[in-house]
Amino acid sequence: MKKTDIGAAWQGLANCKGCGIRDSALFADLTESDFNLIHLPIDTHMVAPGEALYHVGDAPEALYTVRSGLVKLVQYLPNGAQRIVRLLRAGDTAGLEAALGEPYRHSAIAVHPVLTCRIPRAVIQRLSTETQHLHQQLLRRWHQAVERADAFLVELGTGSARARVARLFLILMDEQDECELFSREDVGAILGITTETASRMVAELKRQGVLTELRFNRFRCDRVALRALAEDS
Amino acid sequence: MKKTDIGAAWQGLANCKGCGIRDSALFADLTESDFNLIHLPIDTHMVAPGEALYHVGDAPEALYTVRSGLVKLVQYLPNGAQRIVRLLRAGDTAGLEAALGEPYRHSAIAVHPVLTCRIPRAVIQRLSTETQHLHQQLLRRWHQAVERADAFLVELGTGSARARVARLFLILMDEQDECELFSREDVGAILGITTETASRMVAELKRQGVLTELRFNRFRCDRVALRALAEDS
DNA sequence: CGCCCCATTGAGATTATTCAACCTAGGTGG
DNA sequence: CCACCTAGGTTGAATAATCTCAATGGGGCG
Repeated sequence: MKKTDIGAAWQGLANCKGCGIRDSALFADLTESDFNLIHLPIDTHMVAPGEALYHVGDAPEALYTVRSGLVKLVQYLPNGAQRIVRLLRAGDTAGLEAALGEPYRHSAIAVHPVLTCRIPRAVIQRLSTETQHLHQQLLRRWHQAVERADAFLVELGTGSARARVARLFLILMDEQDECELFSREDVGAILGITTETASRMVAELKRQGVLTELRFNRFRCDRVALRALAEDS
Repeated sequence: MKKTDIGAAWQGLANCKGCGIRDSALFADLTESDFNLIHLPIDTHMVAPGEALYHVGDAPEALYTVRSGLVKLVQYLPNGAQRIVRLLRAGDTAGLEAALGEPYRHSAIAVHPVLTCRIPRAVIQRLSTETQHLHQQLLRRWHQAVERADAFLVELGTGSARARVARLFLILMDEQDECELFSREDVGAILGITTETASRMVAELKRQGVLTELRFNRFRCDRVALRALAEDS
Protein backbone atom coordinates (compact mmCIF):
# COMPACT_ATOMS: atom_id res chain seq x y z
CA MET A 1 0.00 0.00 0.00
CA LYS A 2 2.99 2.29 -0.02
CA LYS A 3 2.82 2.99 -3.72
CA THR A 4 -0.81 2.59 -4.59
CA ASP A 5 -2.05 5.04 -2.02
CA ILE A 6 -0.62 7.85 -4.09
CA GLY A 7 -1.80 6.36 -7.36
CA ALA A 8 -3.53 8.91 -9.57
CA ALA A 9 -4.70 10.84 -6.54
CA TRP A 10 -6.60 13.95 -7.41
CA GLN A 11 -5.03 17.04 -6.02
CA GLY A 12 -7.43 19.79 -6.99
CA LEU A 13 -7.25 22.62 -9.45
CA ALA A 14 -3.86 23.89 -10.42
CA ASN A 15 -2.83 27.48 -9.99
CA CYS A 16 -0.97 27.99 -13.25
CA LYS A 17 -0.06 31.61 -12.66
CA GLY A 18 1.74 30.76 -9.47
CA CYS A 19 3.18 27.44 -10.66
CA GLY A 20 6.69 26.75 -9.46
CA ILE A 21 7.85 25.38 -12.80
CA ARG A 22 5.96 27.78 -14.99
CA ASP A 23 9.02 29.41 -16.47
CA SER A 24 10.01 26.12 -18.04
CA ALA A 25 6.55 24.78 -18.81
CA LEU A 26 4.17 25.00 -21.72
CA PHE A 27 2.43 28.04 -20.29
CA ALA A 28 5.69 29.92 -19.78
CA ASP A 29 4.90 32.85 -22.05
CA LEU A 30 1.23 33.36 -21.27
CA THR A 31 0.20 36.81 -20.12
CA GLU A 32 -2.30 37.77 -17.45
CA SER A 33 -5.02 38.16 -20.04
CA ASP A 34 -4.20 34.87 -21.74
CA PHE A 35 -5.07 33.07 -18.52
CA ASN A 36 -8.57 34.46 -18.65
CA LEU A 37 -9.15 32.36 -21.75
CA ILE A 38 -8.89 29.16 -19.75
CA HIS A 39 -12.40 28.05 -18.90
CA LEU A 40 -11.84 24.40 -18.20
CA PRO A 41 -10.29 22.89 -15.11
CA ILE A 42 -6.61 22.06 -15.18
CA ASP A 43 -5.93 19.68 -12.40
CA THR A 44 -2.98 18.08 -10.75
CA HIS A 45 -2.50 14.34 -10.41
CA MET A 46 -0.08 12.10 -8.62
CA VAL A 47 0.81 9.05 -10.67
CA ALA A 48 2.53 6.07 -9.09
CA PRO A 49 5.41 4.25 -10.77
CA GLY A 50 4.09 1.84 -13.39
CA GLU A 51 0.83 3.70 -13.90
CA ALA A 52 0.01 5.43 -17.15
CA LEU A 53 -0.87 9.03 -17.97
CA TYR A 54 -2.36 7.68 -21.18
CA HIS A 55 -2.03 4.74 -23.51
CA VAL A 56 -1.51 4.34 -27.25
CA GLY A 57 -4.86 4.75 -28.90
CA ASP A 58 -6.67 6.46 -26.00
CA ALA A 59 -8.88 9.33 -27.09
CA PRO A 60 -6.51 12.30 -27.18
CA GLU A 61 -8.43 14.49 -24.76
CA ALA A 62 -5.59 16.12 -22.90
CA LEU A 63 -1.91 16.76 -22.72
CA TYR A 64 0.22 16.68 -19.60
CA THR A 65 2.91 18.83 -18.10
CA VAL A 66 5.31 16.90 -15.92
CA ARG A 67 5.87 18.82 -12.68
CA SER A 68 8.16 16.31 -11.04
CA GLY A 69 9.29 12.74 -11.44
CA LEU A 70 10.17 10.77 -14.55
CA VAL A 71 7.92 9.55 -17.36
CA LYS A 72 8.77 7.07 -20.11
CA LEU A 73 7.19 7.15 -23.55
CA VAL A 74 6.85 3.59 -24.78
CA GLN A 75 6.12 2.01 -28.13
CA TYR A 76 5.33 -1.65 -28.55
CA LEU A 77 6.90 -3.91 -31.15
CA PRO A 78 4.90 -6.46 -33.15
CA ASN A 79 6.35 -9.24 -30.97
CA GLY A 80 5.04 -7.53 -27.84
CA ALA A 81 8.37 -6.23 -26.60
CA GLN A 82 8.54 -2.59 -25.66
CA ARG A 83 10.98 0.10 -26.65
CA ILE A 84 11.32 3.32 -24.68
CA VAL A 85 11.45 6.21 -27.07
CA ARG A 86 11.95 9.17 -24.77
CA LEU A 87 12.18 10.19 -21.11
CA LEU A 88 10.34 13.24 -19.78
CA ARG A 89 11.14 15.24 -16.68
CA ALA A 90 9.99 18.34 -14.85
CA GLY A 91 8.87 21.00 -17.34
CA ASP A 92 8.42 18.55 -20.22
CA THR A 93 5.14 17.94 -21.98
CA ALA A 94 3.59 14.53 -22.68
CA GLY A 95 0.97 13.88 -25.33
CA LEU A 96 1.61 16.98 -27.45
CA GLU A 97 -0.12 15.22 -30.35
CA ALA A 98 -3.43 15.74 -28.55
CA ALA A 99 -3.13 19.45 -29.34
CA LEU A 100 -3.30 18.52 -33.01
CA GLY A 101 -6.17 16.11 -32.46
CA GLU A 102 -3.90 13.22 -33.44
CA PRO A 103 -4.04 9.88 -31.64
CA TYR A 104 -1.43 9.22 -28.99
CA ARG A 105 1.60 7.50 -30.48
CA HIS A 106 2.96 6.14 -27.23
CA SER A 107 1.97 5.05 -23.80
CA ALA A 108 3.20 7.49 -21.18
CA ILE A 109 4.11 5.65 -17.99
CA ALA A 110 5.48 6.96 -14.72
CA VAL A 111 8.89 5.56 -13.85
CA HIS A 112 9.35 7.44 -10.60
CA PRO A 113 6.42 8.97 -8.70
CA VAL A 114 5.11 11.72 -10.92
CA LEU A 115 3.15 14.90 -10.39
CA THR A 116 1.42 16.18 -13.52
CA CYS A 117 -0.97 18.83 -14.72
CA ARG A 118 -3.63 17.59 -17.07
CA ILE A 119 -4.54 20.23 -19.65
CA PRO A 120 -7.68 19.49 -21.67
CA ARG A 121 -7.30 19.57 -25.40
CA ALA A 122 -9.98 22.26 -25.67
CA VAL A 123 -7.91 24.63 -23.55
CA ILE A 124 -4.93 24.21 -25.82
CA GLN A 125 -6.95 24.66 -28.96
CA ARG A 126 -8.58 27.78 -27.62
CA LEU A 127 -5.35 29.32 -26.47
CA SER A 128 -3.55 28.20 -29.56
CA THR A 129 -5.79 30.22 -31.84
CA GLU A 130 -6.17 33.18 -29.49
CA THR A 131 -2.60 33.83 -28.54
CA GLN A 132 0.65 33.68 -30.48
CA HIS A 133 2.47 32.97 -27.25
CA LEU A 134 1.13 29.49 -26.91
CA HIS A 135 1.49 28.76 -30.57
CA GLN A 136 5.16 29.59 -30.38
CA GLN A 137 5.56 27.44 -27.31
CA LEU A 138 3.95 24.51 -29.08
CA LEU A 139 6.36 24.83 -31.97
CA ARG A 140 9.26 24.99 -29.56
CA ARG A 141 8.01 21.89 -27.74
CA TRP A 142 7.81 19.94 -30.95
CA HIS A 143 11.26 21.08 -31.82
CA GLN A 144 12.48 19.90 -28.47
CA ALA A 145 10.76 16.55 -28.91
CA VAL A 146 12.61 16.00 -32.17
CA GLU A 147 15.91 16.92 -30.61
CA ARG A 148 15.34 14.47 -27.82
CA ALA A 149 14.31 11.76 -30.23
CA ASP A 150 17.45 12.28 -32.27
CA ALA A 151 19.62 12.31 -29.17
CA PHE A 152 18.09 9.00 -28.08
CA LEU A 153 18.83 7.50 -31.46
CA VAL A 154 22.37 8.77 -31.78
CA GLU A 155 23.64 8.72 -28.21
CA LEU A 156 21.77 5.77 -26.79
CA GLY A 157 21.43 3.63 -29.90
CA THR A 158 25.06 3.62 -31.03
CA GLY A 159 28.23 2.00 -29.73
CA SER A 160 28.89 -0.76 -27.23
CA ALA A 161 26.49 -1.59 -24.44
CA ARG A 162 29.00 -0.16 -21.97
CA ALA A 163 29.19 3.16 -23.79
CA ARG A 164 25.41 3.39 -24.02
CA VAL A 165 24.97 2.80 -20.32
CA ALA A 166 27.57 5.46 -19.59
CA ARG A 167 25.78 7.95 -21.84
CA LEU A 168 22.45 7.15 -20.21
CA PHE A 169 23.90 7.99 -16.81
CA LEU A 170 25.34 11.25 -18.14
CA ILE A 171 21.86 12.19 -19.36
CA LEU A 172 20.20 11.17 -16.11
CA MET A 173 22.71 13.11 -14.03
CA ASP A 174 22.02 16.37 -15.80
CA GLU A 175 24.30 18.79 -13.91
CA GLN A 176 24.05 16.81 -10.68
CA ASP A 177 26.49 14.29 -9.23
CA GLU A 178 23.80 11.84 -8.31
CA CYS A 179 20.95 10.21 -10.12
CA GLU A 180 18.03 7.92 -9.62
CA LEU A 181 17.99 4.81 -11.78
CA PHE A 182 15.10 2.46 -12.58
CA SER A 183 14.63 -1.18 -13.46
CA ARG A 184 17.22 -2.94 -15.61
CA GLU A 185 14.41 -3.92 -17.90
CA ASP A 186 13.73 -0.25 -18.61
CA VAL A 187 17.43 0.45 -19.06
CA GLY A 188 17.46 -2.30 -21.67
CA ALA A 189 14.36 -0.97 -23.39
CA ILE A 190 15.97 2.45 -23.68
CA LEU A 191 19.31 1.23 -24.97
CA GLY A 192 18.10 -1.57 -27.18
CA ILE A 193 19.92 -4.28 -25.23
CA THR A 194 18.69 -7.14 -23.06
CA THR A 195 17.87 -6.81 -19.39
CA GLU A 196 20.77 -9.08 -18.50
CA THR A 197 23.30 -7.06 -20.43
CA ALA A 198 21.99 -3.89 -18.81
CA SER A 199 22.35 -5.47 -15.40
CA ARG A 200 25.88 -6.70 -16.12
CA MET A 201 27.01 -3.27 -17.25
CA VAL A 202 25.55 -1.44 -14.26
CA ALA A 203 27.00 -4.03 -11.90
CA GLU A 204 30.39 -3.71 -13.58
CA LEU A 205 30.38 0.07 -13.20
CA LYS A 206 29.55 -0.36 -9.54
CA ARG A 207 32.47 -2.75 -9.06
CA GLN A 208 34.80 -0.33 -10.81
CA GLY A 209 33.72 2.46 -8.50
CA VAL A 210 32.38 4.59 -11.34
CA LEU A 211 29.00 4.32 -9.66
CA THR A 212 28.37 4.18 -5.93
CA GLU A 213 24.97 2.96 -4.85
CA LEU A 214 23.82 5.27 -2.07
CA ARG A 215 20.56 3.43 -1.63
CA PHE A 216 18.53 1.17 -3.89
CA ASN A 217 18.88 2.58 -7.44
CA ARG A 218 20.25 5.90 -6.21
CA PHE A 219 23.80 6.45 -7.46
CA ARG A 220 26.66 8.83 -7.00
CA CYS A 221 28.38 8.99 -10.40
CA ASP A 222 31.94 9.72 -11.48
CA ARG A 223 31.30 12.06 -14.39
CA VAL A 224 34.86 12.00 -15.70
CA ALA A 225 35.00 8.22 -15.82
CA LEU A 226 31.57 8.05 -17.45
CA ARG A 227 32.62 10.48 -20.14
CA ALA A 228 35.65 8.37 -20.93
CA LEU A 229 33.52 5.23 -21.20
CA ALA A 230 30.98 7.04 -23.35
CA GLU A 231 33.61 7.47 -26.06
CA ASP A 232 34.12 3.72 -26.76
CA SER A 233 33.41 3.24 -30.42
CA MET B 1 32.01 15.33 -64.79
CA LYS B 2 28.89 13.20 -64.94
CA LYS B 3 27.66 14.04 -61.51
CA THR B 4 29.00 17.46 -60.82
CA ASP B 5 27.41 19.00 -63.85
CA ILE B 6 24.06 18.78 -62.14
CA GLY B 7 25.46 19.78 -58.75
CA ALA B 8 23.46 22.54 -57.08
CA ALA B 9 22.40 23.89 -60.47
CA TRP B 10 20.13 26.86 -60.20
CA GLN B 11 16.83 26.30 -61.88
CA GLY B 12 15.04 29.62 -61.54
CA LEU B 13 12.12 30.77 -59.48
CA ALA B 14 9.58 28.21 -58.41
CA ASN B 15 5.93 28.49 -59.23
CA CYS B 16 4.45 27.39 -55.92
CA LYS B 17 0.83 27.77 -56.91
CA GLY B 18 1.25 25.36 -59.80
CA CYS B 19 3.66 23.02 -58.04
CA GLY B 20 3.12 19.34 -58.77
CA ILE B 21 3.63 18.25 -55.18
CA ARG B 22 1.93 21.16 -53.53
CA ASP B 23 -0.85 19.11 -52.01
CA SER B 24 1.69 17.22 -49.93
CA ALA B 25 4.11 20.04 -49.30
CA LEU B 26 4.53 22.71 -46.67
CA PHE B 27 2.48 25.23 -48.65
CA ALA B 28 -0.40 22.78 -49.10
CA ASP B 29 -3.03 24.89 -47.34
CA LEU B 30 -2.09 28.36 -48.51
CA THR B 31 -4.78 30.38 -50.22
CA GLU B 32 -4.49 32.68 -53.20
CA SER B 33 -4.10 35.70 -50.96
CA ASP B 34 -1.51 33.99 -48.78
CA PHE B 35 0.78 33.72 -51.78
CA ASN B 36 0.77 37.47 -52.17
CA LEU B 37 2.64 37.68 -48.88
CA ILE B 38 5.69 36.02 -50.41
CA HIS B 39 8.09 38.76 -51.40
CA LEU B 40 11.32 36.85 -51.54
CA PRO B 41 12.43 34.45 -54.25
CA ILE B 42 11.84 30.77 -53.74
CA ASP B 43 14.06 28.90 -56.08
CA THR B 44 14.60 25.40 -57.22
CA HIS B 45 17.91 23.58 -57.01
CA MET B 46 19.26 20.32 -58.25
CA VAL B 47 21.55 18.68 -55.74
CA ALA B 48 23.83 15.83 -56.76
CA PRO B 49 24.29 12.73 -54.57
CA GLY B 50 26.76 13.44 -51.78
CA GLU B 51 26.20 17.18 -51.84
CA ALA B 52 24.58 19.00 -48.94
CA LEU B 53 21.50 21.21 -48.70
CA TYR B 54 23.00 22.54 -45.49
CA HIS B 55 25.39 21.51 -42.75
CA VAL B 56 25.21 21.39 -38.98
CA GLY B 57 25.92 24.85 -37.71
CA ASP B 58 25.29 26.73 -40.97
CA ALA B 59 23.35 29.95 -40.48
CA PRO B 60 19.72 28.83 -40.58
CA GLU B 61 18.61 31.06 -43.42
CA ALA B 62 16.24 28.76 -45.23
CA LEU B 63 14.29 25.55 -45.17
CA TYR B 64 13.89 23.12 -48.01
CA THR B 65 11.04 21.20 -49.54
CA VAL B 66 12.14 18.01 -51.21
CA ARG B 67 10.47 17.75 -54.62
CA SER B 68 12.08 14.51 -55.70
CA GLY B 69 14.94 12.25 -54.72
CA LEU B 70 16.14 11.14 -51.31
CA VAL B 71 17.83 13.17 -48.57
CA LYS B 72 19.55 11.88 -45.44
CA LEU B 73 19.75 13.84 -42.19
CA VAL B 74 23.05 13.06 -40.55
CA GLN B 75 24.46 13.63 -37.09
CA TYR B 76 28.11 13.09 -36.26
CA LEU B 77 29.38 11.21 -33.25
CA PRO B 78 32.28 12.43 -31.12
CA ASN B 79 34.53 9.81 -32.76
CA GLY B 80 33.71 11.19 -36.21
CA ALA B 81 31.41 8.40 -37.31
CA GLN B 82 28.06 9.39 -38.68
CA ARG B 83 24.58 8.24 -37.86
CA ILE B 84 21.66 8.81 -40.19
CA VAL B 85 18.72 10.03 -38.21
CA ARG B 86 16.01 10.29 -40.85
CA LEU B 87 15.32 9.97 -44.57
CA LEU B 88 13.31 12.58 -46.46
CA ARG B 89 11.44 12.12 -49.73
CA ALA B 90 9.16 14.06 -52.05
CA GLY B 91 6.89 16.36 -50.04
CA ASP B 92 9.06 16.30 -46.91
CA THR B 93 10.67 19.35 -45.39
CA ALA B 94 14.33 19.67 -44.39
CA GLY B 95 15.65 22.22 -41.94
CA LEU B 96 12.36 23.03 -40.19
CA GLU B 97 14.35 24.38 -37.26
CA ALA B 98 15.27 27.39 -39.42
CA ALA B 99 11.65 28.53 -39.11
CA LEU B 100 12.23 28.86 -35.37
CA GLY B 101 15.57 30.57 -35.85
CA GLU B 102 17.31 27.58 -34.28
CA PRO B 103 20.62 26.29 -35.62
CA TYR B 104 20.50 23.26 -37.91
CA ARG B 105 20.86 20.07 -35.91
CA HIS B 106 21.91 17.88 -38.82
CA SER B 107 23.60 17.95 -42.16
CA ALA B 108 21.12 17.32 -44.96
CA ILE B 109 22.79 15.41 -47.76
CA ALA B 110 21.39 14.16 -51.06
CA VAL B 111 21.49 10.38 -51.40
CA HIS B 112 19.90 10.19 -54.83
CA PRO B 113 19.74 13.20 -57.16
CA VAL B 114 17.47 15.69 -55.47
CA LEU B 115 15.31 18.56 -56.62
CA THR B 116 14.47 21.03 -53.84
CA CYS B 117 12.79 24.34 -53.24
CA ARG B 118 14.71 26.68 -51.01
CA ILE B 119 12.35 28.78 -48.90
CA PRO B 120 14.01 31.71 -47.10
CA ARG B 121 13.45 31.90 -43.39
CA ALA B 122 11.92 35.35 -43.73
CA VAL B 123 9.16 34.00 -45.95
CA ILE B 124 8.23 31.41 -43.37
CA GLN B 125 8.28 33.86 -40.54
CA ARG B 126 6.13 36.32 -42.45
CA LEU B 127 3.60 33.70 -43.47
CA SER B 128 3.69 32.08 -40.11
CA THR B 129 2.44 35.18 -38.34
CA GLU B 130 0.07 36.27 -41.09
CA THR B 131 -1.78 33.06 -41.76
CA GLN B 132 -3.02 30.27 -39.53
CA HIS B 133 -2.73 27.89 -42.44
CA LEU B 134 1.01 27.83 -42.44
CA HIS B 135 1.21 27.75 -38.69
CA GLN B 136 -0.90 24.63 -38.64
CA GLN B 137 1.24 23.05 -41.35
CA LEU B 138 4.37 23.77 -39.37
CA LEU B 139 2.92 22.04 -36.33
CA ARG B 140 1.94 19.09 -38.45
CA ARG B 141 5.42 18.88 -39.97
CA TRP B 142 7.00 18.82 -36.55
CA HIS B 143 4.60 16.14 -35.51
CA GLN B 144 5.54 14.14 -38.56
CA ALA B 145 9.23 14.61 -37.84
CA VAL B 146 8.77 13.15 -34.38
CA GLU B 147 6.84 10.20 -35.74
CA ARG B 148 9.56 9.48 -38.22
CA ALA B 149 12.23 9.79 -35.60
CA ASP B 150 10.41 7.34 -33.35
CA ALA B 151 9.87 4.93 -36.22
CA PHE B 152 13.58 5.00 -36.99
CA LEU B 153 14.38 4.26 -33.38
CA VAL B 154 11.88 1.47 -32.92
CA GLU B 155 11.81 -0.21 -36.31
CA LEU B 156 15.35 0.28 -37.49
CA GLY B 157 17.16 0.25 -34.17
CA THR B 158 15.73 -2.95 -32.73
CA GLY B 159 16.21 -6.63 -33.52
CA SER B 160 18.77 -8.56 -35.53
CA ALA B 161 20.68 -7.01 -38.41
CA ARG B 162 18.66 -9.17 -40.82
CA ALA B 163 15.34 -7.91 -39.44
CA ARG B 164 16.51 -4.30 -39.58
CA VAL B 165 17.56 -4.60 -43.20
CA ALA B 166 14.20 -6.17 -44.04
CA ARG B 167 12.34 -3.32 -42.32
CA LEU B 168 14.45 -0.76 -44.13
CA PHE B 169 13.47 -2.25 -47.46
CA LEU B 170 9.81 -2.26 -46.46
CA ILE B 171 10.09 1.45 -45.68
CA LEU B 172 11.95 2.21 -48.91
CA MET B 173 9.43 0.29 -51.00
CA ASP B 174 6.50 2.32 -49.74
CA GLU B 175 3.58 0.81 -51.73
CA GLN B 176 5.82 -0.11 -54.68
CA ASP B 177 7.40 -3.43 -55.55
CA GLU B 178 10.74 -1.93 -56.38
CA CYS B 179 13.13 0.36 -54.63
CA GLU B 180 16.37 2.18 -55.08
CA LEU B 181 19.07 1.42 -52.54
CA PHE B 182 22.20 3.38 -51.69
CA SER B 183 25.66 2.65 -50.37
CA ARG B 184 26.15 -0.10 -47.79
CA GLU B 185 27.87 2.46 -45.65
CA ASP B 186 24.65 4.49 -45.50
CA VAL B 187 22.62 1.36 -44.81
CA GLY B 188 24.91 0.70 -41.87
CA ALA B 189 24.64 4.30 -40.63
CA ILE B 190 20.86 4.05 -40.65
CA LEU B 191 20.65 0.71 -38.91
CA GLY B 192 23.49 1.13 -36.47
CA ILE B 193 25.49 -1.80 -37.86
CA THR B 194 28.80 -1.98 -39.71
CA THR B 195 29.15 -1.58 -43.45
CA GLU B 196 30.27 -5.20 -43.78
CA THR B 197 27.27 -6.56 -41.92
CA ALA B 198 24.99 -4.43 -44.07
CA SER B 199 26.65 -5.77 -47.18
CA ARG B 200 26.40 -9.37 -46.00
CA MET B 201 22.71 -9.05 -45.24
CA VAL B 202 21.85 -7.45 -48.57
CA ALA B 203 23.93 -10.02 -50.44
CA GLU B 204 22.23 -12.83 -48.52
CA LEU B 205 18.77 -11.53 -49.41
CA LYS B 206 19.83 -11.39 -53.04
CA ARG B 207 21.02 -15.00 -52.94
CA GLN B 208 17.76 -16.08 -51.31
CA GLY B 209 15.78 -14.39 -54.05
CA VAL B 210 14.03 -12.03 -51.64
CA LEU B 211 15.68 -9.22 -53.57
CA THR B 212 16.38 -9.18 -57.29
CA GLU B 213 18.86 -6.60 -58.50
CA LEU B 214 17.39 -5.10 -61.67
CA ARG B 215 20.32 -2.79 -62.15
CA PHE B 216 22.96 -1.41 -59.81
CA ASN B 217 21.20 -0.76 -56.47
CA ARG B 218 17.74 -1.03 -57.99
CA PHE B 219 15.81 -3.95 -56.50
CA ARG B 220 12.60 -5.82 -57.01
CA CYS B 221 11.51 -6.90 -53.53
CA ASP B 222 9.43 -9.80 -52.24
CA ARG B 223 7.22 -8.01 -49.74
CA VAL B 224 5.87 -11.15 -48.09
CA ALA B 225 9.30 -12.60 -47.47
CA LEU B 226 10.55 -9.26 -46.14
CA ARG B 227 7.67 -9.01 -43.72
CA ALA B 228 8.43 -12.47 -42.39
CA LEU B 229 12.10 -11.56 -41.90
CA ALA B 230 11.14 -8.28 -40.24
CA GLU B 231 9.51 -10.19 -37.38
CA ASP B 232 12.71 -11.88 -36.12
CA SER B 233 12.93 -10.76 -32.52
C1' DC C 1 7.83 -16.06 8.11
C1' DG C 2 7.57 -17.11 3.44
C1' DC C 3 6.79 -15.60 -1.21
C1' DC C 4 7.80 -13.07 -5.16
C1' DC C 5 10.08 -9.87 -7.90
C1' DC C 6 14.13 -8.41 -9.61
C1' DA C 7 19.02 -7.88 -9.84
C1' DT C 8 22.97 -10.56 -10.52
C1' DT C 9 25.92 -14.06 -12.29
C1' DG C 10 27.51 -18.11 -15.13
C1' DA C 11 28.21 -20.90 -19.31
C1' DG C 12 27.43 -21.74 -23.87
C1' DA C 13 25.33 -20.50 -28.29
C1' DT C 14 24.74 -16.97 -31.53
C1' DT C 15 25.58 -12.78 -33.76
C1' DA C 16 28.09 -9.01 -35.09
C1' DT C 17 32.66 -6.85 -35.55
C1' DT C 18 37.27 -6.62 -37.07
C1' DC C 19 40.84 -6.95 -40.25
C1' DA C 20 42.01 -8.51 -44.64
C1' DA C 21 41.75 -10.01 -49.21
C1' DC C 22 39.68 -10.00 -53.58
C1' DC C 23 36.76 -8.47 -57.32
C1' DT C 24 34.40 -5.46 -60.45
C1' DA C 25 33.09 -1.24 -62.79
C1' DG C 26 34.16 3.21 -64.00
C1' DG C 27 37.27 6.84 -64.52
C1' DT C 28 42.11 8.41 -65.55
C1' DG C 29 46.03 9.15 -68.02
C1' DG C 30 49.31 7.58 -71.25
C1' DC D 1 42.52 2.14 -77.00
C1' DC D 2 44.41 0.06 -73.31
C1' DA D 3 46.65 -0.35 -68.79
C1' DC D 4 46.16 1.34 -64.46
C1' DC D 5 43.87 2.89 -60.36
C1' DT D 6 40.49 3.74 -57.12
C1' DA D 7 36.10 3.21 -54.68
C1' DG D 8 32.69 0.15 -53.41
C1' DG D 9 30.87 -4.26 -52.76
C1' DT D 10 31.56 -8.95 -51.29
C1' DT D 11 33.52 -12.59 -48.78
C1' DG D 12 36.45 -15.25 -45.25
C1' DA D 13 38.33 -16.30 -40.72
C1' DA D 14 39.25 -15.12 -36.18
C1' DT D 15 37.74 -12.44 -32.36
C1' DA D 16 34.75 -10.04 -29.41
C1' DA D 17 30.32 -8.78 -27.86
C1' DT D 18 25.80 -9.83 -26.88
C1' DC D 19 22.02 -12.94 -26.17
C1' DT D 20 19.84 -16.98 -24.20
C1' DC D 21 18.73 -20.01 -20.78
C1' DA D 22 19.25 -21.12 -16.19
C1' DA D 23 20.33 -20.69 -11.40
C1' DT D 24 21.10 -17.97 -7.27
C1' DG D 25 20.33 -14.49 -3.76
C1' DG D 26 18.39 -10.48 -1.37
C1' DG D 27 14.75 -7.26 -0.01
C1' DG D 28 10.23 -5.86 0.51
C1' DC D 29 5.52 -6.97 1.07
C1' DG D 30 1.73 -9.66 2.54
